Amino acid sequence: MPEPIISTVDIVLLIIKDDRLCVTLSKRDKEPYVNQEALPGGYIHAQDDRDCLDAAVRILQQKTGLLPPYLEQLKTFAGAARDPRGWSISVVHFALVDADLILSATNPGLTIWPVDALRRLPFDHNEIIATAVERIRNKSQYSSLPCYLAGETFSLPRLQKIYEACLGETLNKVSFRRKMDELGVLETVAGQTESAGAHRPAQLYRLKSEFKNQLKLLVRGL
Amino acid sequence: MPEPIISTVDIVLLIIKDDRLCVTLSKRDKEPYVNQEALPGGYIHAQDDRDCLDAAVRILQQKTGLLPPYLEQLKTFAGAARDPRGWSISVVHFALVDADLILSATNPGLTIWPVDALRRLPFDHNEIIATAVERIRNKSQYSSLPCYLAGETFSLPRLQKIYEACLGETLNKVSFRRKMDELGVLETVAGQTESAGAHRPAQLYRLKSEFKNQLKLLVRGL
DNA sequence: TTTGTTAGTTGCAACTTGAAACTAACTGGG
DNA sequence: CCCAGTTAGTTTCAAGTTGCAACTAACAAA
Repeated sequence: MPEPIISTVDIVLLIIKDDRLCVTLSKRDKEPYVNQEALPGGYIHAQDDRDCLDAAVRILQQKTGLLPPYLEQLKTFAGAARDPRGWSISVVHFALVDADLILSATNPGLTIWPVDALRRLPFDHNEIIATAVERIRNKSQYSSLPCYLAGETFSLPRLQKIYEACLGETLNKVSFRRKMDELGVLETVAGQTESAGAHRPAQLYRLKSEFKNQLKLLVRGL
Repeated sequence: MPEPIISTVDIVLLIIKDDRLCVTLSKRDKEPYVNQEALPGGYIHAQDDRDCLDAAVRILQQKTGLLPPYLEQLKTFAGAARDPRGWSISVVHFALVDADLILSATNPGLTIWPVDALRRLPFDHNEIIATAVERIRNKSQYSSLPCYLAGETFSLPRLQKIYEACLGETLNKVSFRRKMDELGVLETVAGQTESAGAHRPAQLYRLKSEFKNQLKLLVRGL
């Protein structure tokens, strides 16, 4: 028989800070775990559509003021052990955003932590973040996903650092550039370069507009 | 403010029949769409744990009598348009099983349809099945996933047909065998061969026991 | 024993990859 | 003004991977 259930949405908001993959946490304003830092989340409303993507956008807007350039459903977590109040269900999403957008926005109570040096968090949020990181790692191997962590324009050396932070390993410069060329999601920003010191400046790139909201995959397969 | 919600689980049960990827539907015993064929589904109970995997196992058992060798959460579908009764949420799973298990089980009211020639189904079930097929296709490119469609023992030519049905394209025989070797999830069944006519019989293989419940990935990456 | 059919292997040319060594473009100090 | 230091970007090439064609292997049936 059906039992009515309180359903929530949580969001793993990921950014790159100091060349490391980081998660953004917000201070809880309600019990349980009030004032502790946890994944931003909230209740699902009956008007939320698009498989809870609407709810995720609304909650992210509320808690961070951001409209992320990339948002994807991650997995639904449910069970009796995850919340001290009893059985619960949460449709978890992950969002990618340029770190500068967070730092420049007015974000009281938001904090940023490297995903590989996280302390014990409330609920099953450590497990959720681990799942999100696994997904990012996986997709970073063969898609343009990490581009959404890079902001409007960026150099290839910077993008390579971002890929490396996502994958947790260093990449070959030549191979990386070949693959990016093959993916075909980038275009040069005419005449623009990134000068940052006493050395050759780097060419700036941006995502082609047709890929602004769509991942490009590059699968080698069997 | 929280609103209590009726939550369900639906299951996309996939098999290979006549070298084609097929979905198993069951006749609905309740309104709406009573007596129409749709994905097997049911309500989530408060004792269901493991992120609704328990619910999926229970419902699959009820509707098909099967305990599938592979079961994975696919995606959560939610919104106002998917059910005539109003806003609803469903945590959808997909299961892979050897076709023989379905045909041999006593399964009143179960029917099997090729995923690429499906008529209009109730709710958003066409969209759900399309999402499942996309996921299978994706994972078949670089993992041992299709092995779960093959039963206990199988020949490499048969497994190749299964991969081809999942991917929707033919594969090179030598490359396929090299990749399977590289994946390392198979072992020969000593002395056993599959004879099926006037020709050389094929060596039989099975999944190594350590991979019975775990996908092996083979990613070439950037 | 020959023929047809499917299983499984070998050889090879074309392509992909990764490391090292190269050239390019800038700043700042002598 | 030029040289050293630093990072950007390209070239070269050897090693590895892939996909096709042609091969050999094992069976049944005629």
